[in-house]
Amino acid sequence: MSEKADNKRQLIIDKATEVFAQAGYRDVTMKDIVAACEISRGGLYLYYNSTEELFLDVIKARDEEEEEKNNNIIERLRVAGSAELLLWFLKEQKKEILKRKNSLSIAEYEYAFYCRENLHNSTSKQRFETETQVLEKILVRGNENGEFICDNPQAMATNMMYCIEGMKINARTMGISEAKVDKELVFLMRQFMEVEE
Amino acid sequence: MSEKADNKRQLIIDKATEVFAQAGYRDVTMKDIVAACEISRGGLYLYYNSTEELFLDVIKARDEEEEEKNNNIIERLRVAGSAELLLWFLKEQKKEILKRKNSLSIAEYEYAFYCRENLHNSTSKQRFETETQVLEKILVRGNENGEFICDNPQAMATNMMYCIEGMKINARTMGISEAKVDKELVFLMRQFMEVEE
Amino acid sequence: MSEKADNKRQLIIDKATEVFAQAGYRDVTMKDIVAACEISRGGLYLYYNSTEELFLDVIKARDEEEEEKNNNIIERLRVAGSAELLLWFLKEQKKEILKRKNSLSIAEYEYAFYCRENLHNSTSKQRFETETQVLEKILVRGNENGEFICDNPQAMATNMMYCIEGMKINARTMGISEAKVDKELVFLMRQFMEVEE
Amino acid sequence: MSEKADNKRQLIIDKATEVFAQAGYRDVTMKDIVAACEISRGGLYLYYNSTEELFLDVIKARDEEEEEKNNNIIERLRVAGSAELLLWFLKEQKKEILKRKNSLSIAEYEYAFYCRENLHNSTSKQRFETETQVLEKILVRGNENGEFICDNPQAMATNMMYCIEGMKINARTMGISEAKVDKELVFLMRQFMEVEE
DNA sequence: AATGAATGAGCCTTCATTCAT
DNA sequence: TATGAATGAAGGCTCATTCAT
Repeated sequence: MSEKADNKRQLIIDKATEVFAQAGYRDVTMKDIVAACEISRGGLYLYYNSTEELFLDVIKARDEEEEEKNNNIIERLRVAGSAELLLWFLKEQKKEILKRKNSLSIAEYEYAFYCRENLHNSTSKQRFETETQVLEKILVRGNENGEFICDNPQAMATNMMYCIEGMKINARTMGISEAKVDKELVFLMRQFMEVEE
Repeated sequence: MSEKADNKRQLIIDKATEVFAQAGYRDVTMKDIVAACEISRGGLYLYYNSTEELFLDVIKARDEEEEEKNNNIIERLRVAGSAELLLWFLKEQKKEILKRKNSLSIAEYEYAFYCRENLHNSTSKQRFETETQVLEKILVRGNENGEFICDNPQAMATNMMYCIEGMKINARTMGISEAKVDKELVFLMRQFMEVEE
Repeated sequence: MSEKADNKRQLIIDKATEVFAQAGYRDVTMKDIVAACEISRGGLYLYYNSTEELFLDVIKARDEEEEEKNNNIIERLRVAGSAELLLWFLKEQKKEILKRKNSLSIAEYEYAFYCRENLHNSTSKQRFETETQVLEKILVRGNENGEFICDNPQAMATNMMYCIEGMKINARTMGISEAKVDKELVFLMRQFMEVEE
Repeated sequence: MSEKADNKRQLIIDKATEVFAQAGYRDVTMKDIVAACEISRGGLYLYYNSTEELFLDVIKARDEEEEEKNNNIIERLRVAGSAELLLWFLKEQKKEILKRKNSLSIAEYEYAFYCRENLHNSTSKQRFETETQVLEKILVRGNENGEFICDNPQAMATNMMYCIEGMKINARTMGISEAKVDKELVFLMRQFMEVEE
């Protein structure tokens, strides 16, 4: 029955997500997945023939969740204040920046390096661009209703996303304190709105 | 003989640098190093007991070069214009952002992920902070001599470095066009100086 | 229901025959059989517990067909000319020699090697001896009606069959041209009859 | 040192020859070879990357021995009687036919089937043709010195070799008694010389 | 009867590391 | 010092066979 197989597949994706979030991409072996899923070696191969195949499905599942989240934000733009939404957006980003364990980001970076000859397959690009657009929409809306003053929302959004990406990678390669993240986010916001310390 | 050993060690570092720059950290095996150095398997082990040990020396050598470069910039601050130096600094960063092959950066990221439990060993932190300080000095000097108008040079420098770091990692995980880098750098500079398109 | 089961069994044998004829014995897995029969893995096991068991049934079915064929020849000996029948017999052998694909012979050889400790199970022996006897009968009859001149039909038949067997195996291990087969068959026939080139 | 490596390689070939002679081609795993050579798994891979590679070297070594043997026969043709040499040749063939264990022939057949798409790589062809030529030379010489009476030595040699090949394969797939081999060899010889029972 | 998911034994291959020379 | 053959642990993968449904 296909439904049963789908359930199993979902179980594998869930468990594998934990494994990848905890151990990154390069260190994960089929054995690790098998142990996490409590299935047999051969059983796993019924669904996925390599960690790569499985990882891509893990990312796909994560992206689908993210998409929904982003759609929700845009939806809320109609009724909620831009500043409020911006704060929420940045709080989410901050969480992701500081969440060093249990995040797929390291695995994603590692996978990208692993495939560095084929960046067109990038699993990250879509996500980055979507988030940039969401942020831009918030800025545009804020401009319209006078909450923000921002000449070039697109450039501003891009700039902010690069900063955030920079903090994210730094958090994972050299560590970053929560205070520094806060300071930087305030710096960014001050460019187009008033922020009280 | 110590001198001879040092020469050998230097040769290994040089060849290994090429290997790591080309292949990253995770994919490099002792075999690759041995092949590049035209040395015997056992011979390499006389100097380094693992790729990790060797990689740390590679990074150390790279950092020493970088330090000299940075000292030069600070030296030149006394006589050269700040804008001129800033442009030179950013040009160097741009080069590094776009240089996807033959850069140790991917190896460094991969190594950081590999050691993610021990970020205090971070090979990257020192470099990031030093560069931030150099940039800050340039901004301070530019403020003093009226070339720039920048309230908070430290925050500005930090912000710029995060952006640059963000572009660097994006270049390696999803690709980035030269045009986008230029646009972003101009955006950054406009915050404290006049830039003609 | 027994009839239904027999039909299924026959279907499996037919499909498996194609698989073995195409791929030999050693390379065939249960998966291949299952795929060819469009049956479930477990379903196949209801009928056959191993490829070996199935293969033996395939051979049995093939042998039953062959037996009928041979009986037909002997039947025709009463009315047809010996030379004519001999030519037909050799033509069949030639076809088999040259038919490299879609012949069970490779599978049969492989199976024999696989069971080389138990040659008493030989699937091939019966077939070889029966064909030898058929050939001998043709020669005897030809002697009787003056078409052939052959001192020792039994030895002659055996000799011819060894030759044919030699060509068959050579065709499969090193290749043989049709011309060579023809030449050899003519050589054999000349020992007891007149053959025009 | 290359000499040492050559010795090792020779050791591996010797041991592997025994393994292939005993177990054929298809059943032999790297593990078997490793066990026979009393070396480590990784150690074997230093010399051979697959059973196939190793097998081809085993056959090559065997062929070199055979070539020497054949050259010796041709050498002896100048001084020895043809009948004597023929008897020796056939005795050797008889030995090979009956030697079911410790012969590479089954492995060779199995390998040929395994590579049945690429018969041009055949390891057997050269051997078969060389032996046919040797036999032909014996027949020609026997004709010249009046020991044999044989119209077409080439066709006769080919015919004999097919018979021998047929007996060889039959010996391995269905068994053959020594008496039958003797009877057949006598049958063959009677076609061009007098043979006492 | 029939299904096909699940199991686990077993083979293949690579690589860091050791060690006799 | 320097060599490179040798080791064996570890991961990848396949397949005959079983079993709950």
